[in-house]
Amino acid sequence: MDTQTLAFAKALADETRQEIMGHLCCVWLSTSDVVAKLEGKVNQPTVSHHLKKLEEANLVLARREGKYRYYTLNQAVVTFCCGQLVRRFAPDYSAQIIPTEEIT
Amino acid sequence: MDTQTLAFAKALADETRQEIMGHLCCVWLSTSDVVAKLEGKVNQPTVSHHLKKLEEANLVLARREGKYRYYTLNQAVVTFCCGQLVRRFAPDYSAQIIPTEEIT
DNA sequence: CCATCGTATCGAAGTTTGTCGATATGTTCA
DNA sequence: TGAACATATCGACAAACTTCGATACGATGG
Repeated sequence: MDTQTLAFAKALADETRQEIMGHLCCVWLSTSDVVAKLEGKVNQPTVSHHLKKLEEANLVLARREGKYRYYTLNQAVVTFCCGQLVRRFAPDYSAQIIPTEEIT
Repeated sequence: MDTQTLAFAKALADETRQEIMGHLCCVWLSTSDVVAKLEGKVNQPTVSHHLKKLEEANLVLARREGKYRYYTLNQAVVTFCCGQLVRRFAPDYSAQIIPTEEIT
């Protein structure tokens, strides 16, 4: 059983987390930036909790800068896991969709 | 917020369900067939429960034949949802991976 | 060194979810 | 109609998860 795609799916299986992922797509945001983006939907400890889960699933990259901690979405892992899912659960479509070349 | 990809992720977020999906890939199996494939890992009511969840998430197709009910994995939905995920959460890779033509 | 600010962790409450045994529903066949 | 079989539903229980307030940790600047 592929443990990485299971972790990937579990990380995705929460609406707040998907919202956070959307905000972290293509940009680096600090924890408090994310809290602000969510506009009061959840509090800071909850955001930290979700960021930790995303980090454990390898779905975000993190970096410290002074007292801030910046996060961004790890698009390579998203791509890899989605590829795995298609190969396992949609092999009839796999050839149409997944490039044969390595993803860089 | 894309409600279908959230339902997709939630359906994937369980190991037993992923195992069932693997067994339903490319073949039609009855409920009891799936129970047998899982080799005592879970009981029949649990399998029925998971099949219902998969059906609600549109991840399986179902058909009745006599007293049996046959299920198979819906590869088109898997493909579509993975495509959505890549477009939303890996736009930098999206062009490399998702074909511009319609998926048939 | 101390106050401040951003972030992480802790403990608790409430909800959701997976699993089971028991049972109901539905289909076939004699 | 009734017995046998496949499947679905119900009720209960335990485990996992989300969320929160309170608090601890860590870095900065005076």
